[in-house]
Amino acid sequence: MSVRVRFAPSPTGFLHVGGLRTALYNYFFARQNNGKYVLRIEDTDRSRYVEGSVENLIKSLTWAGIEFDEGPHIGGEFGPYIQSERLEIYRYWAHHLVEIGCGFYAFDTSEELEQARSAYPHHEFKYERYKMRNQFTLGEKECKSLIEAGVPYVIRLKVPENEEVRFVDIIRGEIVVNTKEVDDQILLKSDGYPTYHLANVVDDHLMKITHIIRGEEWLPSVPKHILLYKAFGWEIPRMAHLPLLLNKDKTKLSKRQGDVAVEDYIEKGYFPDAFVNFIALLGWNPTSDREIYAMEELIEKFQLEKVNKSGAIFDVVKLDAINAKYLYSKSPVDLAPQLRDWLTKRGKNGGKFSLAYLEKVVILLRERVKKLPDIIDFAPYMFEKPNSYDFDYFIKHWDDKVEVYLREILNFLKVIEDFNHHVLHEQITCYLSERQLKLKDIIHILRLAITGLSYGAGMFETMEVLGRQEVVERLEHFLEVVLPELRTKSNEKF
RNA sequence: GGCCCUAUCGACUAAUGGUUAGGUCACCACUCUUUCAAGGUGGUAGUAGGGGUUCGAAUCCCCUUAGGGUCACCA
Repeated sequence: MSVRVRFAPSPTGFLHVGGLRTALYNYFFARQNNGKYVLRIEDTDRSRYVEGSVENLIKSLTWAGIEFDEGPHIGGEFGPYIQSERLEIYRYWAHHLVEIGCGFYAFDTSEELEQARSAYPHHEFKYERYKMRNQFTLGEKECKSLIEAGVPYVIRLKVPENEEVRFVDIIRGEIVVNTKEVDDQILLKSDGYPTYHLANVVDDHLMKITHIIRGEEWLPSVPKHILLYKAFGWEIPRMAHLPLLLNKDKTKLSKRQGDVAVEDYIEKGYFPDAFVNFIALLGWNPTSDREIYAMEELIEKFQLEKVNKSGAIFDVVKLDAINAKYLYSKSPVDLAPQLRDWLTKRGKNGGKFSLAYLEKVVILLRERVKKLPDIIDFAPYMFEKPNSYDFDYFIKHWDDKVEVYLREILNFLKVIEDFNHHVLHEQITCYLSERQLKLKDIIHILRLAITGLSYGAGMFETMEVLGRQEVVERLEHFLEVVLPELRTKSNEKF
């Protein structure tokens, strides 16, 4: 039988990074087995629905390079792929369950249930099938007339009294749970919508899903699903429950402790392939001697059985390190237009810089930052004249004699025949040695004059990329306007 | 609290009964150096604890401890 897997998010806003990993593992598994990958939207809770989130979800998934074979955006022979468009199907199967004696009608209101629950400490309440208002306590006739009178009802799963439900998880092995622990789960809500448990089982069966790969938070509800498959007489798909992604304190990854939406990471400037690489290695590893893998290789090497059982902490430091490696290995030619887009996105009018210039900027600064747009913050002087100057840096390196040298160097720069870093380095070093000086005697103030900062790429390389005219303008401005101000300020201070 | 899951350096992980317990990130030192990085070299650091089984246990079993998930007319 050919492999069919699905990713089934609910449209509550955005794609969670944990969701991305689940989507990724499903994708690896599908591709590797030449199977089909289905996107199904589980929107059976109308109150949590967020407008536009389906588009948002697909956008993030597409950014990550995940493609589907069937789904609401592309169709397929098992549609519709949005659960709210399949209500009749769930209603049919819910009622069928009652008919075959595995489900029952109940009329308790939310308030009544709430009250019953509050009488118990912790979560010890379990639905009392033979005490509350349902088809067993009311009788068939009363039950029927209530339904005909339009009284709202739900359909619950009739869980066997004392049976062992066992199943084999691909990652965790055999798991056994006694039905004593399983509640008479509501399957069809009073608004006519199914709960997750019903919709999920029905759809997985109807869509011929062979492998269910999802987060560990679903493990406790598997017995309910097994019971449903058995009641319907359906084949149970193979299951694999993935370990959770964790915060630093090892709790389930949550919004309070950092960004959990994939779009947050898109916005921060991580590369999709780097992000996918990082996420894929949280909970699984092809071999331990390498950590950079392209999508194709991840697909090829993925092994569901080798996925870890324990949760993995989402560590941004590691993500940054991986992204930095991608940044360094990507072609500057490809990166230049991306940098231009980031500049524009950050309000810097990227259009005014040539791609040739931006390419040089990338080469100059890529090994000093983690993410492409970080270049803008790290080296703002590559895109505009400095608007402030690091005073501490000035104090640390200023010497009155430097001004004379700087003026001479300025004149020198105006006429130097070849404005490239080799020549600049060589000639300036030569000039300095004639005066018994070292590079470090002037280079810091030169850096301050040109960049305003105490750090950055190699000074001569930076000057070459900025170009003669720009360098000369900055140096003149520094000597005529900025320097007097800095000296006054330092005199005041000491 | 019940049930279920889990447990290797700070983090991600490798080692599926026999290794001086390996790698990457982070950290530290040294080196390079015009700043900041990057690079190079080296280093600190781990099998939660206790019992078994075995010639031999990170690995198998049990207990303890710790952490997590879950217990909705949410998914």
